Amino acid sequence: MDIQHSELPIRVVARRTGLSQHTIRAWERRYSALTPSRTATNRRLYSEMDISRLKLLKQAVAEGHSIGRIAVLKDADLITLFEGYKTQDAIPPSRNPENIEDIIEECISAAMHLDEEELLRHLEDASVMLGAWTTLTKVVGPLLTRVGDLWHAGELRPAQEHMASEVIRGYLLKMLQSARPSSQAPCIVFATPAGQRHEFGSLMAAAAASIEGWRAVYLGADLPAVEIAGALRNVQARAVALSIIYPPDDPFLAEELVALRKYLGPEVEILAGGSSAGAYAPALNAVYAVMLTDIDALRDCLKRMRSS
Amino acid sequence: MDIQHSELPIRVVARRTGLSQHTIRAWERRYSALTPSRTATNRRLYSEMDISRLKLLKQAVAEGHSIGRIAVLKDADLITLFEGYKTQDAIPPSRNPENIEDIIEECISAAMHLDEEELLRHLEDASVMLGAWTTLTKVVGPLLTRVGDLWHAGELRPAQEHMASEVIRGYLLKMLQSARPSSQAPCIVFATPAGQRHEFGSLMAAAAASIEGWRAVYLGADLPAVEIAGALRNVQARAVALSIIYPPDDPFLAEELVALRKYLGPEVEILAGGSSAGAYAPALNAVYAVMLTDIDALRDCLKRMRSS
DNA sequence: AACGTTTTGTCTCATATTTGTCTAACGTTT
DNA sequence: AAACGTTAGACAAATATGAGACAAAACGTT
Repeated sequence: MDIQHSELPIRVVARRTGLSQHTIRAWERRYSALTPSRTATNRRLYSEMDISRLKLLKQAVAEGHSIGRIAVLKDADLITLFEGYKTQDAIPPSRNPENIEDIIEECISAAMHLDEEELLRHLEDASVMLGAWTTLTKVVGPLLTRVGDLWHAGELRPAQEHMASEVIRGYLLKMLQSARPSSQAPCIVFATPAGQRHEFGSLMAAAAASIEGWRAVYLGADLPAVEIAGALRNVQARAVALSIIYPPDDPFLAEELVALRKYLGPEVEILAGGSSAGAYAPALNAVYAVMLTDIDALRDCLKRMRSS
Repeated sequence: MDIQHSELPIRVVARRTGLSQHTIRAWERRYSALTPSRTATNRRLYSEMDISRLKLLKQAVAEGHSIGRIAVLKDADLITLFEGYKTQDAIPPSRNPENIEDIIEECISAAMHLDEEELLRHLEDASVMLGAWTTLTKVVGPLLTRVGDLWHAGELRPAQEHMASEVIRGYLLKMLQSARPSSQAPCIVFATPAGQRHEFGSLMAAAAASIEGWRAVYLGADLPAVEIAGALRNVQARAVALSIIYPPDDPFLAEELVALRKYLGPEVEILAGGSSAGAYAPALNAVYAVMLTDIDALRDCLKRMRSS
């Protein structure tokens, strides 16, 4: 097994460990926490083992150990800090998919094998290689679509679809929760109106907004207008984004929209996206909602709102 | 056993014991209650034993003993202080129950304010202070119950309940996904049978298993028996844990269980937990399922299976 | 009851260490 | 040229330390 292949630059390591490059270098410089190999031109190259060591160190620090004391410990000793379980883990095999299509196929393949770990790793690798935004729009979105298609076609078993959904949901929630909006970041609420149950569009949009530096409050699915409006007041949000997936002919949705606008007043922007949003264009126009065709439109809209 | 490694700074000790740093230092200075080791730069380093001694002292003080008198006692003598009082209850009170109540209330308050960040912070603080297992069983579980109660009582708006659920779900998924099971860790599948929709019990159980060092495959809710069985074969799991929350009189569930046992063969353990599991006791017995009353029972069961 | 004394948790202050982050100047890669 | 990585050094925030002070409570004596 060639471990050589999986030697990674510091940028990747920072993404995958959640530590800053500064911190990683400081730990090396000050405590000799690890000694990555170097290229001929003196750049650091980290192995998978280095990465898992850094993750261990990070976890130990999170539990209150001081980095200066534990940096000298061997991996095995670090593991014993966490009460003994979790023995050495094998180096995950890492293939390197060339393009985005391949990444998605790798993810599908991981889902087929019910391998949560591998699926998650592909997603994280993607966000290293492509950045958060591209991963979200070009990988996670298409992946969800593809999973749905395969499921409907019967090529993906329900168990596989469920498991993939949960991993992706976890990935998106982590994205959302690890965002650190600055205190004066504008706030936007994401919700799905009453009667609407498909949450992923909304969750992806929320992740997108948090990438864009907004404070995104994600409320999930199936909420009546009163509730959404109450939440907006509560967090003093400047906008609300609704996800409208199906059905295209919900008679109550128009009423809900009117109610929402009434509760919110004219100041707050209502954004609407999702595959069925188009079907409600008249109702949306009636409440001065902005229709978003895709997630890039959301980004533009957020940028515009922010600069105004 | 090199416990010397797991020596913690005073900040952590203060959080875990609930004593202030001032107090801890005063007890050392005035009564030599304990003598933590020091770093080369004179900072205190406390061992786990020191921490439990401090907890004992705190408990003794809470029961009316004066610190100046008991500080000189050895740990063993401290324990005997409580034996006259309540033989059974001697240890549990040291786990500062009022503290945990407070944490939960803080979480509820964060949910009320729709402050995702704060809620997550409290959960993460808790897992530092209490460890993963205690956080799961004593904080997350009760918190979910409490959120449900408040919601039913109308004291928590649906939006607040939704948001809290999503944050907790993210926390649990992260717990699940950041676990690093060793390659030879046994595997267990978590699922909720067809017709059952409440997922949190199952998700918590999965998190618990991953804390215990198992490879936990979480499939989510509402899966038919064929699917669950297929997944088990796919990942070569040794056991499956089903969450049965409601309703207590689903006529199809018994059939599902029989089908599941048929698909799985006799080798695989079927575990069943959840508030309504008791209602299906006959059906569960018929398929040789193990009934788990709570999450501690799950832990015991996992340990037993692992050692066999 | 009134009083001094002791006990005990808390607080402040000056000082020192630890640690994450940042900058500047320079080299490498694309 | 722009993006990325490197070292060295600087900086600030968080964290600890010891000494001392203070006040409330507990206790003992009158």
